[in-house]
Parts: sequence; C-alpha cells; structure tokens
Amino acid sequence: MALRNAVLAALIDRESSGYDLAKRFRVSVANFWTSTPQQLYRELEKMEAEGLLAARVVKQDKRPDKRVFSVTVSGRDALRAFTRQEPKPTTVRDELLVQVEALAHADVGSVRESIRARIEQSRQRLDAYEKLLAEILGARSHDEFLATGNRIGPYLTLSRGISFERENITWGELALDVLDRRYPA
Amino acid sequence: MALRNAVLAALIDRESSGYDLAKRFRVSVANFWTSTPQQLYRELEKMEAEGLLAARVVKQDKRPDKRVFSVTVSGRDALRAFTRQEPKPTTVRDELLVQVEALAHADVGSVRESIRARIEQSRQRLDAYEKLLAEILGARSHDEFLATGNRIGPYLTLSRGISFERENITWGELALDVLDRRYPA
DNA sequence: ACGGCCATGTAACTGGTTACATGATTAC
DNA sequence: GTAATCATGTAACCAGTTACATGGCCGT
Repeated sequence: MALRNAVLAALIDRESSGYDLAKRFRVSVANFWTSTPQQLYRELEKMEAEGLLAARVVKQDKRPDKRVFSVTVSGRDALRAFTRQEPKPTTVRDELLVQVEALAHADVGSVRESIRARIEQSRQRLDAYEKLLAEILGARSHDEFLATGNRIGPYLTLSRGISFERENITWGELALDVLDRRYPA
Repeated sequence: MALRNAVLAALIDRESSGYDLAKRFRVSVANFWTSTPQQLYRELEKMEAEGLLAARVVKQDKRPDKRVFSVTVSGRDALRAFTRQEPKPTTVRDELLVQVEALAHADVGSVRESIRARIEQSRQRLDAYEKLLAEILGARSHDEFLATGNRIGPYLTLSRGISFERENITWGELALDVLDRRYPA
C-alpha cells in the first residue's frame, strides 16, 4: 500500500511496462523509493485488478510482447488523495553506515574497500541524475525553468538526489582520510 | 537478519534495555537504520536465544525492572564478520518525495505543509545530532579528535547525519520557494 | 483526573526479499 | 559460444508495521 503511491507517481507522466518501470526504479526513482522487479510485477497486477492502472499489450518484433501500464482516472484520484495525507517519516537502511558505526570492532580493510565502492556508485548515480536534470531543463537556465517549466516535481526530487549523492562522495572521502590517518596501511 | 547488525553496532559500546535502545533508534541510529520498538523487542529475544546477546535484570525502585542487553563474545564475532561482507545498497523510502514527484497532480497546499513539517523535523534532528557530536568531541577540535579520539565510527556516522539533515533543510527551503513562485496563494 | 513516561510484550497483518523458471535476441 | 538484455512471472520465506494490552509513577 506504500509502494503503490511511488508506482502511481512514476507512471502518471509516462506509461511503462513492468520491465521498464524496474529500470526506472533502479535509477531515478531510487532517490526516494526502492523496490525489486518482483515486487513491482506483483504490485502492478494488484493495481490493475483494483482499477488504478490499465494495461495494454504492445507487440514488438524480435522481442517479447510487453504489457504497458498507465494510470486510470481512479488511479489519478488515488494519487491526489495520497498527496493530501501526512507523509510517513523517511526510512533509511544503510549497511555501510552500520559497518562504520562499528569501526572499532570492524575489519577496517573491508570497510575501507566498501567506502571506496560507495563513492564510485555515488559518482555514477550523480552522473545519471545530472543527465536527467539536463534533459528536464533543456536549453533553459534553472531560473527560467523554475518560472516556466512543467516537470517541476521531478526537477525537485532530482535536485534532492543530486545533493544526496554529492554529500555521499564528500563524506566518503572524509571517511577514507580519517581511516588513512588512524589505521595506516 | 539485517536489523541485528544495527542492534549489535548500537549495543557494542553501551548496553541498553529494549526501551532505551528504541529511544536510541529514534534519535542517533535513525541516521542509518530505522526500526520500531516492537521489532527491537522481538529481535533482542531472538538474539539472546542465539547467544549473540546476554541479558540481565536490573532492579529499579519506583520504576519497573528492566532487562539490559549486552553483546557477547559470539555477538562481537558476528559483528566483525558482518563488517567483512559487502554492504547492501542503501534503501530509502520517503513518502514526501513521492508526493513532490507527483506535484503536478497533487494537492499543493498539503504538500507545502508537509515540506514545512519536514524542515522543522530536520532542524530538530540536526540539533540533536550536533549535541551528540559535541559530546563525542568534548573539548577537542575536530583535528585533535580525528588524531586521538576513540569513538571515530560514531563520529563519522553522525557527521553523515548532520550533512543529511542540513541538505534536507536547504532542499525544503528551495522547494517552498519554487512552490510560492509557481502556485501563489 | 489526565497525559506522558517507564517498561515489556503478543498477535495479526502487510510489505519486501530471494530463489527459481523460461525463452528469445543482441553484442562481443 | 557466452554473457547481457528483453520480458514476465511463481513460490516461499523473512522482515516490518499496526493494533492492542498492562500497570505503576510523575507532574500539573
């Protein structure tokens, strides 16, 4: 019942197949919601059964057929109703930070390696988010866009994703510095 | 099996009752892991049964007795083993950002109010984190601490929490500005 | 007298993860 | 020929949430 709102928000401006949605959840949506493909397939079925989504089969040649889902009027109403509710507090689950919290009792070499991997991943995400933002902006400046653009919601969530990943990188570099000082190789 | 590592990390330097742990999860641990008290009570029982934690009853007067849990040698080993594993990618679930993503189809007044509430909450968390950080630092400067301090893991996770909440506030203020421009009252 | 805090728990339910399965196509 | 991508799904399990329950103490 919580994933479904993220699905509605993701499909409202662009219909998608389950497969495509899963890809979007891996990249842009991952900013504010995470989900596995399996969860999505299951949820899409339920939402169709409840009339929030409509599915149509698109034939492709040299590729399997796909079922493309779009938000119905009833889905749109449900989304609007959701925006009127008080949002639940953010939940975060970050195993890397759990490992860092336990640093004094940790295998420091492994943790160092995990921090490096996290920096690399954040760089890639940052890159992807910046490209998406550039697409939304088009030729306009931020100010022009904010005055006249129409994908203002996605602009804002992407901005949040960008600052989040930047902070991840900055933090990771600080953490590596500290480890180098305190646990020299 | 994932919550348990966060519990071990939280208890390794300071034993706690279930009730106290729940409070710590609401404040400092919320940085990197969230959990309800109910989940904690259940997990603590399991972990004790598996020998990762030891419990002792502390009698208090004018207050109910409490069961205080501490990490056993076997728990310490499990924590160290966990730090050797590759951490799973961060999962985030943020309903407010889902609402913002759907802004064009949202009840803008409600969303604005929710952003304001989020800013306020982030201010309070920031405040709490900064106080905890000050406690860890004591009279030392950051540089001194990084060279000689011993709660370096918590220092790093708290730093991440602080920059996260600062970014929340900055982002929220930007979002409110944008809403005021595009959806004037 | 009432709400909030201390302290712990059970039960029922909902949501999320993992493993498995299938089969064609495209790129190296 | 091997791996990756396209495309969809089932089943079993594990984790997380919500509602309810109890009872004394403290402050206003």
